[in-house]
Amino acid sequence: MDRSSRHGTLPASSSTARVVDVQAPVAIDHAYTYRVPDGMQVRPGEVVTVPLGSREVVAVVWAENPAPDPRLHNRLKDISGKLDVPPLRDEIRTLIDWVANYTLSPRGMVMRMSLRMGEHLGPERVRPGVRLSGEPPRRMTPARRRLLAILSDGLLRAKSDVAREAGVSVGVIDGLVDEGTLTVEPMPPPPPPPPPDPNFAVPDFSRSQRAAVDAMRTLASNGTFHVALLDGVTGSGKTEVYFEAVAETVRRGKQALILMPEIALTGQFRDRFTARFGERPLEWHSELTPRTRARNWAAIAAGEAQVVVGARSALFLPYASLGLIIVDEEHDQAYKQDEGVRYHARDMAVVRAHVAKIPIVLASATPSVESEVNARKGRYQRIALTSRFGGQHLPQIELIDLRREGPSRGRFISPRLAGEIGSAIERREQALLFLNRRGYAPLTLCRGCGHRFACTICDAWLVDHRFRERLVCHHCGFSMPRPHRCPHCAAEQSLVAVGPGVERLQEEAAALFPDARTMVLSSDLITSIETMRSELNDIAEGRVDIIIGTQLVAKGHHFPRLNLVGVVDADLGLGNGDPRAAERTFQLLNQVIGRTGREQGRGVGYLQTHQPEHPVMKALVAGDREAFYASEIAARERTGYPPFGRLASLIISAGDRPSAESFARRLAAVAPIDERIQVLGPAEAPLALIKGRYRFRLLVKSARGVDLSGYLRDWLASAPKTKGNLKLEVDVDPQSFL
DNA sequence: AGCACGCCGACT
DNA sequence: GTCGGCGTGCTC
Repeated sequence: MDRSSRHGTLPASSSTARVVDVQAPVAIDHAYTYRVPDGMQVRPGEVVTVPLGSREVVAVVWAENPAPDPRLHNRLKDISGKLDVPPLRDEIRTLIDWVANYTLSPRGMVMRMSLRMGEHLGPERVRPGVRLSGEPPRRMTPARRRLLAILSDGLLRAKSDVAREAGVSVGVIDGLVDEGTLTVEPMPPPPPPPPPDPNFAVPDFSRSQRAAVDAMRTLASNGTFHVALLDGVTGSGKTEVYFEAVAETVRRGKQALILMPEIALTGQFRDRFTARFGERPLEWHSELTPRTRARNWAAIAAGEAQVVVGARSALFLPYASLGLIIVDEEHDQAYKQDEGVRYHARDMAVVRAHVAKIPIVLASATPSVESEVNARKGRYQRIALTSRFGGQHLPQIELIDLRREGPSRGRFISPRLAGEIGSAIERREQALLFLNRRGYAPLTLCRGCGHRFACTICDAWLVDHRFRERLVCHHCGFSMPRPHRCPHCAAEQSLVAVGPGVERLQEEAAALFPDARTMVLSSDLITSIETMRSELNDIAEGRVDIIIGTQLVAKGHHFPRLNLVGVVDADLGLGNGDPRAAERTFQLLNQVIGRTGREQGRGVGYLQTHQPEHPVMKALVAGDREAFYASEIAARERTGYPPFGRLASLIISAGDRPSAESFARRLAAVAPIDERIQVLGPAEAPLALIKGRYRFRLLVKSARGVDLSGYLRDWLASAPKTKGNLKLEVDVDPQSFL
């Protein structure tokens, strides 16, 4: 029985026991070796539990190991058990290896994203059900009467459902069970939701959509690696067009994944999906309950989920037979994960499609410069939708030159914009005021002594949030009650709000239009995806006249009654030295203005700006996308920025400035020499102090086609070790330069 | 990532 | 005297 394998000292046992490499989901980037107990069948990809240090973790068998390191011979532990889930396929293990290598993240941390199934795998909890089975009770009460009326057909119903439906507590049910009137039986497990029906409601496509629809169906039915850029102006019916690729994939019995920026996973999308396919898609995002998460994970791994709609993390799920990936709003920066494993979900989606040999569709009205260049060079197939569905016109855009026709001091809505909003409301149309700034005012200052309220642990002003009655740091979350006197000179009534935020705009709009109903949409006022769904519904049904929103409103929502957008500060975000500033501003303003004129009338956008000559403003007014891309692409090519060169950033941070700076210098000093690569810096990061940490940055710039990850790996291998609270973070292909 | 182990400051 | 802070190193 006991073949002394547990002690591992007899040569016979250690040489005959089968041994495999197992990757644990921790910050380790190589597999550990474990023995396979007698009678256990495992192969690479199998999900197992293993002892690791003092705990048990879920891990994945990565490879056979015919020749384990002899130095480990008496330290090997046994695999504890196998999980009853399908093994991770070669496809996803290859993806995990690829992403770990590319982002310089420990492989275990990448793999962990695939194993996010929570602790609730196991069998479904049985719900108790009740059914009418005996004589009526001796004493009848109104509560009992309501309950029995519902159960009078003798069918089995979930206990909690009946109680809710009858408006009684479960105590009433228990009482009747004790009397023998009702019996308790386990509910049979709920049937899995029916799959989406690819033929449920195929829309009548317009002539201009037809070619794109055909291209979608063709690429989905070819089923080989192929990248298409679905380039369609807002309102052109992009979603319905790519649904045809999804439908074709479902017909072929394969799974389709639709990636979206998290915040765009709205009820509106769900409704459109249901209208097309008759069923809801399976969802994957950060707000799933643990139970739903586990259930959805299992359905995806078993291939029961045919269509998955998810935020970026859905890319790493272990699909049983993925046949298509759609990346909606592919230009959106929310696809970049900026902590932990720093990856760009759009780019890694292309990698996954390549590994899995399947088609991928990148969809956007304002493609990223990277994708645009790929389409121009023919690396991606461009599928264009150039006109709005249903003959709607694209919005007309006008500039309001704040230098000549700006509002009075302390006001932010120019007279011309106010006039236009007034007429829109009279016509019973909605207006949207867009300002990408949360809170009431970005700065509070004392008129007496000039004191400015700043965060003590970040390089930032405290933002006045009047709904919450607090001053808040947007970088670390620090907040304090709004003071009523200056802490520096003790003057009363001397504090003034400087600059606008959405809350202040609402105040101004309410003063200008006292009868209008206003609503602020801002991420800090939204507690969950569900509350946002209901607020968007209020807007769609016309219970709001003026919407005041941050960039939240730009993302994929459909406002049927909106015909006017006023961009309060179109220049915001242009002047911060970020190489992508122009691209972002162009995309954001285009998207926001694209919310208008979707159903009736012609949308109009007003851009309040101090720089009417800026190429972004000129391109927007002229409706000349080409001009924008042409100038931006030329600028990137000239400066060697992506996609014509590659970037990585190394952020060094520490609790004190000198140690961060000296480490950064020592790191730069040991950078390997390579004539294709430039190391710039160290320089103080644009936000030099965040959460009490001082930050320095090195920027690595290379030619296109250089193995930047390999270069960085070699460099870091020879770098001084980080000690104490000093931290070095590597970001390959950074999107943000803060 | 977790977790244990270790070495220095204030308290049931 | 110990509780506990986090800095350091390891997990087959």
